Amino acid sequence: MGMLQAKLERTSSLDEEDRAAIRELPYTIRRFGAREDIFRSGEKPTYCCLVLDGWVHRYGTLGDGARQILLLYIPGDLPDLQHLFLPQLDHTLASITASTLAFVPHTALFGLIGRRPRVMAALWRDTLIDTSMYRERVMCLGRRSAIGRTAHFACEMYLRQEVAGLADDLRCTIPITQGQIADFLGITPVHFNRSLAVLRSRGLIELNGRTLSILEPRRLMDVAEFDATFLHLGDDLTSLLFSECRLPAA
Amino acid sequence: MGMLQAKLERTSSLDEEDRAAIRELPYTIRRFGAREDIFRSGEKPTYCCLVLDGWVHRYGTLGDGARQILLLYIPGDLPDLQHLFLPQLDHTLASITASTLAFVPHTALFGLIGRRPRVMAALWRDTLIDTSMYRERVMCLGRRSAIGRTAHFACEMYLRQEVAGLADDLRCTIPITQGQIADFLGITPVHFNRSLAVLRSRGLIELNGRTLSILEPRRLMDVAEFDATFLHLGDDLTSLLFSECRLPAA
DNA sequence: CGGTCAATTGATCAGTGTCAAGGCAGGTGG
DNA sequence: CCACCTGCCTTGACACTGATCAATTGACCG
Repeated sequence: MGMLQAKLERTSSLDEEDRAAIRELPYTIRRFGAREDIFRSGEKPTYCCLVLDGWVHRYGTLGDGARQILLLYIPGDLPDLQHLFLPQLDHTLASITASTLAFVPHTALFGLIGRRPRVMAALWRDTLIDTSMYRERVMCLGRRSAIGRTAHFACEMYLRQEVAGLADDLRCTIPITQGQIADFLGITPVHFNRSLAVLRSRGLIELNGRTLSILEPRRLMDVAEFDATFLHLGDDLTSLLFSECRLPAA
Repeated sequence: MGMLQAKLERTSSLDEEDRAAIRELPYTIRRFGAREDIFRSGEKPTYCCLVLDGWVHRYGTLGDGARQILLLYIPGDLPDLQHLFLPQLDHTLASITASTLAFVPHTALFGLIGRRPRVMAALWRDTLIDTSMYRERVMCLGRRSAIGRTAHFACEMYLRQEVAGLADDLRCTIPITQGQIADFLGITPVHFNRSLAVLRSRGLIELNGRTLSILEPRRLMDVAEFDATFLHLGDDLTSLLFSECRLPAA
């Protein structure tokens, strides 16, 4: 559970006892293949999971079969923490790539929440950052063009992975297909591919196989109208990691 | 604060001491005209507000001036409860119609959360229902057509108001302009008007002035692919109030 | 009685979806 | 080691949803 501690400390502050209590949480490890359901819509799980490895997603489907990926989760994320207090899943949680997850019983988390107010705040806060990410999805889907969404996706997934220590140097892994990305962005695979081609031809990004390279971060962020505050990383991180540090001046 | 107690008891259970503690919360009443900002993006409020009267919304804007309403709040809702643990607003909270709000200091809520675990759970749960509503927004904006969004809007706003005791008999008030609804649905006002015309011509709904009438609930819900579980009202309410009770059999 | 804002309708245009075909890469079996 | 297969990516042609621009009507209000 060191990963959980690290995750929470990225956005909240804990003391030594909090850390110890988190590290002592009981858990079970389970591995999933690609595209396996973890919890299905309507279930009432009694465990929360932590992504240790792989990408996980929550998705919904409409009658005509249209799929919408609601949120993508990368290692360190807690995809179903909310079901501590919202028992019934309203959508399905599934792996995208082969994944490893740690399952922590709700009972243990309730105990922790009762005993350690700071941990309660950190966990609550984590669920609220999730909410904030949904708000950003709404902005994307409601008002951004396909090209804007594509650029925003590149910024977001790179930054999230960099913060999690999984990426560096404006390069990262996007271990999912273009069709899945399109399901996330609310467009068709064909159109995603074309939007990508535009950004590529403008020299902003490159996506080869499963690796994404950001070639022109400043201009990419402009196209995306990317503002990282929705990740609530704290003022320091946000500006340092991405916008200021290694970017050519605007 | 009786309204807060009632709101929380719609989705969570409380005991008598919980209720008393909620009713004793300190608060200040403030009135707003139409379209006044309550908290602006970037602010760090020290009060949470409860909508007593009027409609309130949270919205974002992109560079080209495109507005997206993220969520609409009706009397009884807690639009900024999340800022207890997510200090910085990432969007603006504003009234739509003239509104009356009660402001409760964060300090009082922290005290309540520390002393009354059941109230903590109820409040946390309320923020999670917000999240669930955002997920439904994502499904709407990502995969529903303009007509589907329009139908979904009618179902959602009627049901929420009925549950809050503000509507009945398949008729309710929608006290906002078509332009504002369009900003919520991620389409243009002209196109919303046309979608509305389609639903009207099919005899599903009527929108005259500020009153919405649902003429064919069953068929409207089909068009909307409306599933109320995202409101997490508890099994009883959801099915009773809207789908079963007074609807002609499918 | 005019003025302003919202609702409505028409005409045209742009962005995105759909259908279809071809190419490329990685995996599997002979 | 090669041949095939299967997904995925890419590109083209065309259709359609929703956006834009513009004008008219209607309601409320000073």
